[in-house]
Parts: sequence; structure tokens; C-alpha cells
Amino acid sequence: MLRTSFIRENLAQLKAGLLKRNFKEEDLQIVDQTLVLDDQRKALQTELDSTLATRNQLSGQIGDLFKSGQKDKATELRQEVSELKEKVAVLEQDLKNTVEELRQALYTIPNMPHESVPAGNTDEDNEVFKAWDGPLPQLPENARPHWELAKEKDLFDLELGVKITGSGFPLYRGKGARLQRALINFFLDEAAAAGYEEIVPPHLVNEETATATGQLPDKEGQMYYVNEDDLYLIPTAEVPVTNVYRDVILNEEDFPIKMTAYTPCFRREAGSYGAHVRGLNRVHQFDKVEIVQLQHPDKSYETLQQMLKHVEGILQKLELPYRILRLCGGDLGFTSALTFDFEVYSAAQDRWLEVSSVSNFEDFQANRLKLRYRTDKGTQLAHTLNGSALALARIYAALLENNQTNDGIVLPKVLHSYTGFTTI
RNA sequence: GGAGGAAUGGCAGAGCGGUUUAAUGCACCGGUCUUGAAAACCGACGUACUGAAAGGUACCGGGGGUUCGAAUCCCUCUUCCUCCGCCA
Repeated sequence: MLRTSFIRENLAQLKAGLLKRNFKEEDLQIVDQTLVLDDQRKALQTELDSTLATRNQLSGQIGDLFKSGQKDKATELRQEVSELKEKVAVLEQDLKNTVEELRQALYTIPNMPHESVPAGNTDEDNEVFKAWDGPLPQLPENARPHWELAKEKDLFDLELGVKITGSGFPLYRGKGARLQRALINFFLDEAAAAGYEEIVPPHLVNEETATATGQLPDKEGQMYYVNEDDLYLIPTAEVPVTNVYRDVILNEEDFPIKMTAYTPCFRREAGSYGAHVRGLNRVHQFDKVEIVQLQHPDKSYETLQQMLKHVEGILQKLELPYRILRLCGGDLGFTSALTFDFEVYSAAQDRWLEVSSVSNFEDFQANRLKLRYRTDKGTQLAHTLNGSALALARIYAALLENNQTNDGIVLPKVLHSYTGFTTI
């Protein structure tokens, strides 16, 4: 959520940024609307405050009059003050309505894109920030996509997932399950080595938590919802992990705060079927190791670069061809100011698969989180960042496809100590 | 799931209708003293909104109510503690 003071001070720039996000010219009026509502809020607040000040003063007098035995005067004054009550009630209601209206308006405005974000409408307009310049895997002639390899070697079973749950819930077994766990442990070890504190968070979150990181009200339909208990299954560890610091005031020397977590991620992905979602390309439940940082605003873009390096390092160790995209305005997430996506080449499908998304949210999430730090001049909002390091299902797909040989699937060296086997 | 108790500033802990603009202690910060430190003493010590400032207003787990006036009384929700039941 943007601050109204920010909107006021950067109005033209913000509107230009929203146009980059495919806002229509006529939709920009919501931005002006927030300022009108904010003015209205201030006026109501001022009037309410001064009315309350009068009431408090008179109430004090009543107390004094009673004490000094001037009952008649006190009763008279009491009558007078009771008339203020109605005014207070009306003002309070108006203020409440205005604040709520303002909040709803702010909920509809996404983060302002960073100046480096390219214009564009769809994922086809994303900028290739770093292309792959190495060789692509040379596959044997009878190379097959990962879902066929998995079936032959009994690594995961989508039909069993359908039987047990429904479409998009893979069941891994045997070496397939072991590979999954090996990757999780490898990713967590990499994060730990980079100084991230490991967190095991709850996998269900309440409405307040989901709102603070921006999933609500924007992505309501993307999350699984447990009606009975009013809880949401997490779509990413970002949600519970970032909320660790909701309502916290840090000191400057606390930065950076680095946290990592492995969690399963649940996404409804409503309405996506067909060839692009075969196998593990898009599923409702997948495993992911997330890295999260809280940082001083002056250093957050430096940190973003560090996080890119971290993800790159992992992909290099896995010996996977990858490229980095800078997301265009139209593809940028609601809460993000700048996002880099990592794509891995999955050879048998001849497709680049998104395996990581690394973003700087600047103070957009921090504003909802009320995550601040102390300065000489009061408190300031911190910056939040996160990235996948890494998302499993697609990495898994690429590993199977790229490493298939006539002698089986040969795993990259770095995983051997984790899997306990070298070939599948 | 049932019965009882509780929730106050970073922590501990008073307050139970009007000098609460929340006592007091501890912690933290600044100062005096000291070669330095400790001790002692002095001072400052929350968040948010509003205002150029002085100041004003709100906040004692959340929400609602009673009252001229609520940390204090009432209702409700949440969380925690104790006991019972169930259980990995």
C-alpha cells in the first residue's frame, strides 16, 4: 500500500508508472480520489479532535464543580456537554467511513514501478537482463519430457495425486521423493551459508497476515481458503516469513534481516489447463525455499543484486542453463517495484521455465506491515525483498530432462551427497 | 470440547468512574563525578493522526455499549494460564 504522502509528493511520476502497468487513462482518477479522501479525512479529524478537546475540558469542569459542592452548576453544564455527544458520534462515524473508503481506494493502487522497469503489456515484453551464452544440453535422439521419464522410472505419479486429492497434486516416490528432499536440503544449506536464518513457519495464515504482504485483497482467488477456520493456505513462504516482522520497529543497526524458509506452496491456478501445464510445469502444490530480507531503504537495491547473485550461484551449481528477465510493467506483481525472473531451460520440452522471482517491494509491504525503523527524526518504513531460491517442481523437471542419457539420468555433482545416488 | 482465572509502556508491576497529561522499579539513552569503569546523583525515555510551531486528539489485547467523563462498569471476540476430557 502506498502512503498518501508519497502519492501527494510524486503524483505525476506515479501516474506515469501506473500507465506502464497498463492502467487506463480513465482509471488514474482513483489516484486523485485518494487525495480527495485524505483531505476529507484530515478535515474530519481536525473537527473531531477540537470537539473532543472542548468536551474533555468541560467534563473536567463538571468534576471540579461536583467536588466543590456546586451541584446546580454542574448539572447545568452536564446538559450542555451532552449536546456535544451527538456531534461527536456523527463526526466519528463520518471519519470512520472516510478512512475505510480511503483504505479501499489505496488497496486498488499497485506499487509504483522502479524507473528501470520497461514498458510492456505481457510476459513477451519482459527484458532479457542476462541471456544464456553457454551451450544448451545435447540430448540423445530418443529424449523425452520429464513426465515420461518420471513414469518410466516411477519418480512421481500425477494419477495417484488425482486419486488422492485432485489434478495438480503430484505424489513423489522412491528416488523421486529422495531427489525432492535433496533439493530442499541443498537450497536451505545454500541459504544458511549466505547468512539467512532458517524459519519453519505455519503453512496456514489468517486474513491480517495475507493482507499485510499484499495477497489480499488482490489475489483472493489464487489462495486456498479454509472456511471453517477463516484461514488461507500459503501460496509462498513470503507471507508468513515477512509477517514475522509485522508491527515491529527496528533499529538501523538491525539491518539487514535475512530469513529463509522451506514450505510447500499452494496455488489454485484456476482455469489453467492444457499443454503448458503438463507434468510439473504448473501444479497446485509445490515445494519452495524462499529467501526474505528486510533492509534500509538506501541499501535495498544493492541487496536485490545480492539476492540475484545468490540464485545464480545455485543454478550454476546445478549446472542448469538459465537466463534472467527484468519484468515489464504489465507483468510486474501488484506489490513489487522491480522484479527479476529466473528461467531455466528444460531441454526436452525446449522451453524456458520460470523457477525464481526476486523482487524489491520497497516500502509497499512495509506500510501494510507497519514495519519501521527508528531514526533521529522519528520512524521510517523499511524495505522488504524476497526471492525464490528455489522453486522446486520446475527445477526438478529441468534436471530430469537435461540430464537424461542412454545410461539414465545423471545428477549434477553437487546433489550426490544429498541424494545418496548419482544416477536414476 | 468443559470449568475457572488473566491480558496495562522494552520488562516487572500499581491503578477498579473525574488532580492518570498511566505511579513505582528495572532496562536503555544523555549528563555530572572519575585516569577509565562501577556506584551515586540529575535529566530524557512510547506509537499514530493533526499543526509552521505552541499545542490538540487517540491508543491500557480487539470490537461494541453505559456515562457529561472509562485503563477502571457492562456485552462480545481473541489470546494466554490452571484444572478436566481427547489426542500425534
